[in-house]
Amino acid sequence: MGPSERAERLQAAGLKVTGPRLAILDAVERNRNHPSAEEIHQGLAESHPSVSLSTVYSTLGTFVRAGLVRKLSEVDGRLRVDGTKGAHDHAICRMCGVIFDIDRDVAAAVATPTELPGGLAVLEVRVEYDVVCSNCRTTD
Amino acid sequence: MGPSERAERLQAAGLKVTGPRLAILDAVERNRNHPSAEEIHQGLAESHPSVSLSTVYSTLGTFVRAGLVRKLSEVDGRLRVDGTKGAHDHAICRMCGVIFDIDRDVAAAVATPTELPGGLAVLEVRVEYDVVCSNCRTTD
DNA sequence: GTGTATGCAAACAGTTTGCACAGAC
DNA sequence: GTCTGTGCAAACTGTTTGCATACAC
Repeated sequence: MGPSERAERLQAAGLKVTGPRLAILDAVERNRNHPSAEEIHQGLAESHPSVSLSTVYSTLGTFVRAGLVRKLSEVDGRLRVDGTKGAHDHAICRMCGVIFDIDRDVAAAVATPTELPGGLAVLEVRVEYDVVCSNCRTTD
Repeated sequence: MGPSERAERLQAAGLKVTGPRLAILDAVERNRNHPSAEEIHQGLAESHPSVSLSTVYSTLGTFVRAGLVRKLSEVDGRLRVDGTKGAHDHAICRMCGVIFDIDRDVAAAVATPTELPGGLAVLEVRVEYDVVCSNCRTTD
């Protein structure tokens, strides 16, 4: 994905195109490991050392609101972000905390109702798997 | 549920029976609203004013480790706890943040695999629904 | 009597906020 | 030129930790 394409996507979302925003969007989409704000900030340290952590936070908030990235609330309570497009679920290793993407078709037959008892209108269904990954199982 | 029954359950879990533990277990199981540590602490303010917030935290950790209560990681990043027995899922209202219990049988056909691609051994499957509750929908 | 649980206060981590400056449009 | 985005520092919230005392067993 070229940088100009990213700029267009920012504009399409009604956002101003700035250096920090391009860099953060790039970092989020390139990092498949559901990075935290701190991890994104550190990842930018060499290429864009002047981008501050608070800019990372506010920009991530902007991106989430604009629908450019997904916010994960799982595990350790830290803000974690997912730049992967398309519906998929997450498996979290209870030992090491690593988060794996799980293709929903592969794993579970999840019926996605549009309404739940009590008049709850369903916007989205999230499925999370608590797992032990192969690495943690063997090094047990 | 009588207090002596709670004491027995603590003993069965290998835990010492103390006043704070009985009070906190009572508060968690009586409060159907997935209380946070702070909410539990405030709920104890009249009946057990001497129980400190750090005791609530450490006791909740003990209970979670002993399997007496479930820990929820959803929403606002705060520790939230669920004393309801039996497998069930959660719906979180995106507007007001209230968490609803959802009987799994009612809502979704979730196949629960014991293993996922990549050698992930599944311990537990959690389903979360992002919803808008009827209250927030009408007062829109 | 021994060992764990408790309470208090201080430390800590992650996130948010206020404000002055810089940059996109 | 205007209005929003940015960087810095300080504030804030929720949680954890260290240590001396109290209590369950």
